[in-house]
Amino acid sequence: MVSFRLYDTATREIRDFVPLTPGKVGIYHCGLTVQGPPHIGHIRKEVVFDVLRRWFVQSGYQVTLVANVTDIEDKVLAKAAEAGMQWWALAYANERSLDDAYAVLGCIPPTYQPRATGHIPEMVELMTELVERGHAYPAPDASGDVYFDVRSWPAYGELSRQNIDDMKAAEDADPRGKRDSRDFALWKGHKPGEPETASWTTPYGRGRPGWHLECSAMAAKYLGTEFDIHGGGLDLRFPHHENELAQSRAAGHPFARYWMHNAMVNLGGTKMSKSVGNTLLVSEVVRRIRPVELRFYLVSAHYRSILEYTEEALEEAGSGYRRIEGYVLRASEVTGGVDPTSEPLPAAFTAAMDDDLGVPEALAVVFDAVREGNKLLAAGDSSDLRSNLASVRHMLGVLGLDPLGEPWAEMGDGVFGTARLSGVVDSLVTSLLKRRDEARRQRDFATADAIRDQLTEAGVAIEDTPAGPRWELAP
RNA sequence: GGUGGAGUGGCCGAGAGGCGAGGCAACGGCCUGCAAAGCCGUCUACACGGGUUCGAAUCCCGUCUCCACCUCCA
Repeated sequence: MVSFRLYDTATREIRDFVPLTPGKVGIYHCGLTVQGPPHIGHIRKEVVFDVLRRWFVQSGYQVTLVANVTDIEDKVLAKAAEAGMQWWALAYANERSLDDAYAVLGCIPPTYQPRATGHIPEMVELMTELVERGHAYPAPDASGDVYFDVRSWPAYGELSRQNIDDMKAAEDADPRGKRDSRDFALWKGHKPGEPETASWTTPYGRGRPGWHLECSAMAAKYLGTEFDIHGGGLDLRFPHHENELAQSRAAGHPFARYWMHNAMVNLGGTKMSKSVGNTLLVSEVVRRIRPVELRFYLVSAHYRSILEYTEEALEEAGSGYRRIEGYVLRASEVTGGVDPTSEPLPAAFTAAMDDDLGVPEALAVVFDAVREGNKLLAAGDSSDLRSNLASVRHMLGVLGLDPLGEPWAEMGDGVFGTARLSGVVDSLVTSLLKRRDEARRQRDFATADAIRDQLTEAGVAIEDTPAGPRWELAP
C-alpha cells in the first residue's frame, strides 16, 4: 500500500510504517488533564494528530483515534477546592472547553475520548496484575499508595534512554517506603481532607489512580494490548510515557509499536505552560484571528519543530492563508464549484506527507498550485482551472484547511456558504457596487471612490476583476 | 550532573554533500481611471572556528548561544 514513514521516538529514526493489522491503524495520544481550558500549545497537539489521522484516512486506512481525558488528578482536586466546586464539575467544564477548541479548529473528534474515572476497574486490574508479577508493591505504611518497582524492570528508561543511576536524585521529601526514589505511584492512597468521591476501593486500600496507570489501562481497552502509534507532547516522553511503557510491558503487553511526539509551542523563548504563566488560551486567540488561520499557523511548521509563537508570525500565517483562500473563492465563482476528490493528489504532495508528515513541503506544493491556478484564472482557462481548483482543495482538505470544506464553509467567512445574513449584506453591497459601476462608467471617479471608501469603512474589501467587481469581508 | 533537540536571508519556516523549498514583508515592473487582488522580477541565507571532500548549510572536531526532559506539564 502506501509507504508512509514516521519518526519513532523510541528508535530515534524515521521508520516505514507497518500497521499491526493491514488497512487499520490504532492511535492513542494523551489528551488533557482537565485542570483548565486548553491553550494553543495543547491544541497544537490536537491539530497534529488530526492531520495524521486525515492522512491515514486519505491513504485508505481505517483509523481509531483515542485521546483520553484525565479528569482526576492533584491539580483538578486543588483547583476545584479553591473554586469551591466539586472536582468533577470542574473537570466536566474544562472537558467541554477542550471539545469546543477541537470544534473551532476543525479537528475531527477522537473516535473515543475516555475519561479516567470511567475506567477504574480496568486500572485496578492492571495494577493487581503488576503486583502479582512482582513489579509493583503497596506502600508498607498502609497509606494506600501502590508503587511500580523500577528496579524490577531492567528495560526501564528504554524510551527516553535515561539511566536510572544518572537521574537527578529525586528530592522526595516523603518517600513513604519507596524501594527506590524513582519508583512511581500507580495508585495514590486517599488522604484526609480529600473528597470521598475522589477515591475508590482497591485490594490495597482506598485511593485514586496515578496518571500513568490511566493511559496504560485505557489504551489497552480501546486498542488492545498491542497497537500502532502512541503519541503526545514531547514533554510527556519522560516520565509519563516511560512509565506507561514500563508498566504495560511488565504486565505482558507489547504496547505501542511507534512513539510519536510533537514539539512544543514556545512563547518568549520558553515552553508555553501554566506554571510559567505564558499561556494563550485558544478561546482568546480565536478572538483576534480567524480559527482557520490559527489552524494554518499551527499546521504550517513541521510537528517536530519548536514553534516560537509571536503575534507577527501568526498574522503572517493569516496573510498566507488568505492568499490560498482568495484563489479558492475566486476560482470557485468561475467554475461554480468542483468535487475536490475528482482530482488525485499531486505526487509531490503525497511524497511530502508520506515522509513523516512533511506538511511544510506539502504546503509549498499547495502554494505552487495556487500560483498556477491564479494564472489560469487570469487566462480564463476554465477546464484546466477546474482541475487545478479540485486539486488544491483536495490537498487543503487533507490538512483540514479547505475554505469550502467542513467546517469552514459554514463559519460564515467570505461570500460562500454563509447563511441569511450574508444574503442581506450581499444585496446591499451589490446595490452600492452597481452605483459605483455607473459612476465609473461616467468617469465620475470621485463618487466611485467615495462609495468604495464607504464600503471599506464598513469592512468590505472590493476587487475589480475582468468579470466585474467582487467583494468579501476585509480580513 | 544525566538525556535529547535546535541555531538558515528583514521575519516565519523547509531541506540535510552539488541542482536558489515555500510563505510574509519590502522594492521594481505588468495589469488597473486609481486601488485591491493577481502575475513577472529583485533581495543568493544557513551561529562561530578549524577539518574532510573536486564540491559542505548538509559530514567530522572544537567553541558559543538557546530549548525540552530528568518534578505536574501537550
